[in-house]
Amino acid sequence: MTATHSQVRAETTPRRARILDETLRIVSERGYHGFGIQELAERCGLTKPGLLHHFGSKDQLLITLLNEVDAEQEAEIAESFREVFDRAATPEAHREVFRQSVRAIVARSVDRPELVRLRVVLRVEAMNPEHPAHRYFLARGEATLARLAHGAATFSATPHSTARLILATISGLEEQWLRVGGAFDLLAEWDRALQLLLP
Amino acid sequence: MTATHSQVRAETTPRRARILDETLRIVSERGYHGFGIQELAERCGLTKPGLLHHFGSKDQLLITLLNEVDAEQEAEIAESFREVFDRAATPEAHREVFRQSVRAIVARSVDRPELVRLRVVLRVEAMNPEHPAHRYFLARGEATLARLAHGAATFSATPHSTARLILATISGLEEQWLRVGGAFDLLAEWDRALQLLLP
Amino acid sequence: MTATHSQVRAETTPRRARILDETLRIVSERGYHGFGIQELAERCGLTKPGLLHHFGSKDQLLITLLNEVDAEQEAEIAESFREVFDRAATPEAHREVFRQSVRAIVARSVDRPELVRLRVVLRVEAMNPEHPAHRYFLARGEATLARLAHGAATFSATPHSTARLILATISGLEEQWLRVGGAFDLLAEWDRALQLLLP
Amino acid sequence: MTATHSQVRAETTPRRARILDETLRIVSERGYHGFGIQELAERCGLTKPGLLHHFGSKDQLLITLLNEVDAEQEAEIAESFREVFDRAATPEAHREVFRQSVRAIVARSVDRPELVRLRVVLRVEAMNPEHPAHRYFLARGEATLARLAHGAATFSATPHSTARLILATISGLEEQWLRVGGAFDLLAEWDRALQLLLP
DNA sequence: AATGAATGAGAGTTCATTCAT
DNA sequence: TATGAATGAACTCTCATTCAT
Repeated sequence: MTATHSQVRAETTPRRARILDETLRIVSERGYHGFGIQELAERCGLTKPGLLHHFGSKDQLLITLLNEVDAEQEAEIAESFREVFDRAATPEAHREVFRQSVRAIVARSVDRPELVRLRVVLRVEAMNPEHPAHRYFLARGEATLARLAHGAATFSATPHSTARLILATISGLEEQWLRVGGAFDLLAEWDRALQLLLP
Repeated sequence: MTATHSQVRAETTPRRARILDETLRIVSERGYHGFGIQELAERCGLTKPGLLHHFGSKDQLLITLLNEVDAEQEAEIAESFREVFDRAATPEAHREVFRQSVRAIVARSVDRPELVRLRVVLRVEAMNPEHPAHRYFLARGEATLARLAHGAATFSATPHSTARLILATISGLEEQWLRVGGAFDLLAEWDRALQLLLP
Repeated sequence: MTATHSQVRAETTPRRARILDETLRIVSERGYHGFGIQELAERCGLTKPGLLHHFGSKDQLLITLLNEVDAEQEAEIAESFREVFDRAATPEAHREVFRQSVRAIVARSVDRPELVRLRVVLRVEAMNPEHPAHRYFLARGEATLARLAHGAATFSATPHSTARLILATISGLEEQWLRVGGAFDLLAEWDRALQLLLP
Repeated sequence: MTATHSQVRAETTPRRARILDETLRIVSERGYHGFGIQELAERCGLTKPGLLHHFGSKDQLLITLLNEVDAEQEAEIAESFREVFDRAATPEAHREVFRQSVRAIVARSVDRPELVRLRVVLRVEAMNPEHPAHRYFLARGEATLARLAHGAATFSATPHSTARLILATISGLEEQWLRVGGAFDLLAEWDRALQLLLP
């Protein structure tokens, strides 16, 4: 994966990309309620109306960002996840593939701490039903859980519970990892966890 | 544990207690940046300056709340934790006591979803270094980790990592549990997790 | 009626009275959509939030003004109207009393051009259903019409139509009178009109 | 009078006509200060600069609309007014012709409530000297008054006053008629008024 | 212990308009 | 003929806080 100058999807005008980039940064640092479009606009080198010209409103800017990030990341992951699965035959093979896939997710996080932070920060902030990203994360959480449960169905007697546990542990570790500024080896800890959760 | 009329410590005037109570509620719903002292004051039946008279500033109100919650809860847990430990002799006994203690923490959460929500919401929001509770949660996280690692030292070869993993899983499960509005049995899931994490 | 320093009701704090006074002035000049609370605040010698502190919102300010003006004026008129009526016995007497009462209304207008202008400007602007004073003027218009029709019931075969015609002529004359800056004698024109409308 | 697809003059490009049509609608609903060219542009299916390209500015758009409406309507009325007059000989005939002409004006209004609304709304809004249509309505008001006074000169001892009274009553009735959404028979009321005003 | 009054700063959003394309 | 981009100014309103009472 070659590092591009932009964290987010490139199929937009450079101005839009720049704005989305700065938005990703500032939202992941301070949350949706923690920043103003004034400051964001300044960081992008334009005025408030100039910024809103591209996205209409602060809310729209946020969900646009979320969708762009998804389009880049989620799809990518989901693909590699499903492809590999179809080649596995036995439950043991399935379990191994599952383990590798879920490890890949975390490995990817290590390379993109800002995306991790965006997700962690917004996911919690959006627990408030009035938050503009509330529905997004509710839907996304369910979808992710369902996909993981589906992947675990062949080798786990309680796939739903297994999926939930794995998701919980990943997000818990990621949160800790962010809080201490990456002071421990996230991937190593997750490997250790996997040995326990998927023996 | 006798149920009191207030979620928070009772050693204050009723007015203060009422304010702290409403603050707990509103902060756990919307985070620190997501609410205004205007609305909080209205919920408490007084005016903005009337409210600030008691706590000086919004920041001070928050850290006071945090300390009160700690004083009530944290101490309580820490006590029961330490007491039991001193009576265990062998590593196996330690592990069992450890397991029970850590289970008690989660059991307590089930009874107090609002406190859980307060912790989860603020812990993530406070990852921003400029957040008024940033230092609080940094220190608290380290302390909790250290205490758990200490408890696991007798039976685990990697007590620090074990503690981190347990903490991560608990917080991850709690977050999911809150997001879906308590739609699954948190304690049951945690029991299942414990069997894997501390076999 | 002695002229006071304020056009509006005096049962408020001087600050409030001052604000309502300036609001009356600016609204009657430019309508509700034609001014900003910024400029209004400056005219009152305070800041925007300082102004809103007293009335909550621009909408509330307007309807408060309307109610205050009503309380001062409407009631007053209505009283003198009803009193006189009870003393009239025959239809001819009724008609005469009616003529005098309706003349008094116009006479009052001559003394208070700003109130007239306020009413004329807002009444038309508020024809838009989304205008904050829409319901106010709809209700007021019906009430005034009903009251006049009631007053004309004893001597007119078509009291409703008579009332409508009188109201229309008054408001039409007032509007002309305002447009030309009081360049003709409103009361004289109205007297002439009365001779035709109520021979 | 054949019904055309457009309320306003047809000697322009269809785009211009469409814009003027929507402008007539939106201005008559909300007044000049009450609408934005943003929304107007959307209603016309083009962008803000696209709209301003045709008229230069919001002010220019308004006065253009006013002139187009005049060109279509005013002239038309004025013609029929003057023609008929020249054929009347005696004062009695004059009075009758005058009565019919002025009745025709109101009859025309009944067929075009939107034009009535435009006139009523703007005429009042434009009482403010800084309003872009201020001078237009000042001039127009005087011209209309003069024309009517001229028409009444042969049979009325106070033609100016008679003209003013008729104008006032018409505009007052029209305003009421608009406010209640055409809930009464405007022409019938005006016939009744005419019997009183021009016996 | 609590209030009403007021503030400077900033919130997000809309305003009419300009300019290069 | 129309657009996308951008702007300065203004919009209503909320922010946490201060101060005299």
